[in-house]
Amino acid sequence: MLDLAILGLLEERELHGYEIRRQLREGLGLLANVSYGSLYPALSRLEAAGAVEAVDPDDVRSGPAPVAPPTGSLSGEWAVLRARRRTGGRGRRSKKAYRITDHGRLLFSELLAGPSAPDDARSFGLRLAFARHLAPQARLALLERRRAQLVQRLGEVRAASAEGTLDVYARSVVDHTTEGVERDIRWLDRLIEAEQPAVAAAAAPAAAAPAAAAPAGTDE
Amino acid sequence: MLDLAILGLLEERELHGYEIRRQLREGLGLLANVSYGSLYPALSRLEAAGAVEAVDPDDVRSGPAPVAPPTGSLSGEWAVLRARRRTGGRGRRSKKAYRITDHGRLLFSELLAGPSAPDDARSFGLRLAFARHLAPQARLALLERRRAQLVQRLGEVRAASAEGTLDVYARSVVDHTTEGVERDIRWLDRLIEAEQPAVAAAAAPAAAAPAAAAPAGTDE
DNA sequence: GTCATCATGTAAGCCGTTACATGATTGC
DNA sequence: GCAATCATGTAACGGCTTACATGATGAC
Repeated sequence: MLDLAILGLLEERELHGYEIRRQLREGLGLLANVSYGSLYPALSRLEAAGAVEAVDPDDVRSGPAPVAPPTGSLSGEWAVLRARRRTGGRGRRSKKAYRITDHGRLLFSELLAGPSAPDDARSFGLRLAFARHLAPQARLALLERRRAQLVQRLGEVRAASAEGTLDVYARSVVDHTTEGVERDIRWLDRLIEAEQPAVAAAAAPAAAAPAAAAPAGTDE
Repeated sequence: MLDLAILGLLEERELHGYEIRRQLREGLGLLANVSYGSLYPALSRLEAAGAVEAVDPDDVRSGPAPVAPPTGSLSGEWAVLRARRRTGGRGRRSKKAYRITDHGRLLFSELLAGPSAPDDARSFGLRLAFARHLAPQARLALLERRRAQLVQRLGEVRAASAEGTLDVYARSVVDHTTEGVERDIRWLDRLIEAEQPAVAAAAAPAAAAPAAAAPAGTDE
């Protein structure tokens, strides 16, 4: 889930770890409080997997990959890093910005479209926040999958509510939860409805489009 | 959190692991999907800590603790268990019911009153569901602590919303989240208001109580 | 020169999961 | 007897947290 968030943010622009955390806590409220203890290892993992690459934060927008060839040895990499810092006299920060790679973009779209934990609202919220990177049908599928989950959950929580042996407090919790789920479903219904034009446009690309829908093309 | 849920359920009545899971998934919708892989170890831990004790599920309501003295050896315990199963001819199930102990009740109230993860809605929901076991002031404190958290979160998410650089989908997520938090705060306000009589009654026990409040006494 | 902040990282641990293994009870 | 369900457990692992350690930069 963190990987998804990181890649999503890096789709926008290059960032270093510290800023990624800022974006996460301030940009969208979701996934606030990600700790460095999970963020930096995640970045390392993604870099090792070739999904992101470190770029020099000072001359951003240089060539595709001016990095030194990997030595394979950890201490070697360390030395390279320290050397790079020292080179250039001054101006070098300790910052280490990351840029997403083509492979990273592929990974991102897989994560975005892939199955989410059935339980987690955050996971869905995150995907939806990046939904502009999805094709219209995939977006619709995401929304409807979530809706189905919520409907099922509503059934369960309603059954619980019917049990009857709850005191005031437990009842209040159950009722509030139920209403929350219903509210979420209504929200999804609105979103699903709003998707219809885009899906229709994608289905009939040659037909005369009434221009009511935003272009929402193939998205990259 | 699991410990809290288990102890809370065992405050009601003796249960074995399998049924605890049922209660969790059906009773209150919260904490559904707890897996056995965490449930049984949790029960073992609680038993080792003396918070719960195993009772014979067939003759429930026997003496306080008719268990055999512990041998200290694991395989020994195993043998005892198997022997117990075999004894009595038939009727012995493989079930292993648990009963909460005095120490367990103490632990429960500590967990219930203690600090919760600042983030987690589930943690709060669980506590509130068991709030009848709290003294009126503690209950109020729980509600107001949660309210303060939500107010803070609302501020953060509002700030995020004001940023402005969000596309339709991210915006929808942020707005929906914001409304959800506002809704939660209103809910808490209602609950807090509903607590006033009980707190007043607890504060002035000798005064003429107008009987509008439920007894909600010192609760054990 | 020192303090706050920015910035990166490691280590240990918590809390839960999935997958697996096993056995008892009940209905047919 | 055999299958479905009830019931208990173990092993391996995943993801994230807290706490700690370190260093660079900029303001005063």
